[in-house]
Amino acid sequence: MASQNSSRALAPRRHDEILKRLAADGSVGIAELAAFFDVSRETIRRDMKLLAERGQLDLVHGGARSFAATEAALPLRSQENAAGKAAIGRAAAALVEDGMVVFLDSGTSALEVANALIGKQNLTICTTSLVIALLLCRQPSMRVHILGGEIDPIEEAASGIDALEAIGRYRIDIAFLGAGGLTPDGTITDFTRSGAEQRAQMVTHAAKTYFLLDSSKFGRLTPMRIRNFERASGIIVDAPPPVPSGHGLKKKGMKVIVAG
Amino acid sequence: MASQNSSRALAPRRHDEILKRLAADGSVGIAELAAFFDVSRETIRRDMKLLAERGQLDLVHGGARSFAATEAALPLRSQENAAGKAAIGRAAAALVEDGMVVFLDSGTSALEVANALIGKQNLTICTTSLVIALLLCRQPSMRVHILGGEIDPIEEAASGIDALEAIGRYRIDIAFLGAGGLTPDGTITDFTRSGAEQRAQMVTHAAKTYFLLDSSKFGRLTPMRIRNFERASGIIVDAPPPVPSGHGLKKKGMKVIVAG
DNA sequence: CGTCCAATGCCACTTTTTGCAACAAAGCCT
DNA sequence: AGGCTTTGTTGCAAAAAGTGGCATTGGACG
Repeated sequence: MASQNSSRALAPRRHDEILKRLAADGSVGIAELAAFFDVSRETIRRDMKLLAERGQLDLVHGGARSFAATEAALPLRSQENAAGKAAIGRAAAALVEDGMVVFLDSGTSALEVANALIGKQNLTICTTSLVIALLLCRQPSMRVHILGGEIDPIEEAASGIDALEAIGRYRIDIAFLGAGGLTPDGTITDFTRSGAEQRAQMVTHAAKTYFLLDSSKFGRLTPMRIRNFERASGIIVDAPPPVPSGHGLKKKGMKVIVAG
Repeated sequence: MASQNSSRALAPRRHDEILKRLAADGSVGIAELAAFFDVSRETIRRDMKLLAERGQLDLVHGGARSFAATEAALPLRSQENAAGKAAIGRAAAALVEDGMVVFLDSGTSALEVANALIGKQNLTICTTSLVIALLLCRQPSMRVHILGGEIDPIEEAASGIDALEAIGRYRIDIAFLGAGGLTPDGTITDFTRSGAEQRAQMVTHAAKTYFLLDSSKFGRLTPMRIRNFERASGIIVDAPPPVPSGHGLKKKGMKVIVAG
């Protein structure tokens, strides 16, 4: 990391590091930084005061907190079954190792996965979702790619021919896809033709694919069957699916991961 | 590593090393360099002063820092010269008619244009900026396309080969581009090679192109010249540019629109 | 060979930055 | 509430860095 050797670090270097940590973690402690740079706490405090006057951070007792973090809580949309989706997010993130190329679909479940991925090292993220791209591109040590195309205002994500075609250009280690519903006989379905096609394409292109299905999707009937869904590695759910659905999935060789 | 042996290093050799370190670490200390070259601190200071006058580095107490690194993160930039940028946004929006296909670059000025476009009917928006896409896709009667590619975390926008290539697929009526600076002789420049290339591509593809330059950009020297910039229709500014710059632009047939 | 000149170092002096110490305020535990 | 620890503030002195003047040096060049 940044070196402070024998000579003291330049003030701007400290400022950069402070802002960097702030961007990464949302907050930093004074003692922590003073030790890192081997300077007194007053010095760090003075740095922070200066940055605060420039409006670059928010001073709090014992350190500073990122302005952006407090203001940027906006993209969180009303969520049904928020706890379940968060659990799914954590379970999904557990499958991701440092250095992987990860595809994240649009939708609230995928957003939870994105949240849970924060802190992993050296990931390459590929997504159609504007919100996910915005969230993760602010993380250091993550490279984010967005698939181009027309934005679907409901999903706030790229869709259409361009996105479909762009998928082919990537080599994905692991993909996490949303879906519209899970039928009683264990078929994964989608709301729209283009969504189903996009996800089908992804299943065939990624080394591993998991569908994210929170319990509100169980038994829901949506019109489009997702082609090739049975070639996915498995589904991640927040509660055991109804027996017939689960049975159908297992018969096709798919793993059912129940997040707790 | 570079040798300084018994004989003193030549001035140009020192300059190269200073710039090299700057490029590598973002900043260098005077004491550090003086020891390395076995010269007095004054000498290094004189070197740096010279390089600073050439616009190759930014002097700070105790050393120097790289200019490129000074480009502030997006949330901070949005605050500087906010009024000027808002005026530019309104002036730009006035050039847009219902039904047009509009390209919006990344950057805070373009974001202001996006804001000012709200309310127009039946626009098709094409952008690289995540924030702009998110903002406008929530507007009814706007269709938004995002160019795919790797996200530049500073701009929070797509860049790179994919974005460059995607530009060619659209037919744009009017494009609004940001830029890094406007030199005294009326050349429009950019911070990065890829940014300059992307904008050059856009200038040749759009029916009309306008550069957005708030007054903080006047006289600023950034490294890359934007190819073909003189084929743009004009620039939109929040204050009259310095006489020599303005003269240079008009000689090239570009309109200078001063927003008030 | 002598002179000139740019580059460098040295020095005295100013300005900025930093650390220290003492005290006030805020938080925390019982 | 009371006592203890951590954090914030402030004034001051020391250290580090910046500045400008001047002397020295080592070539370059006539």
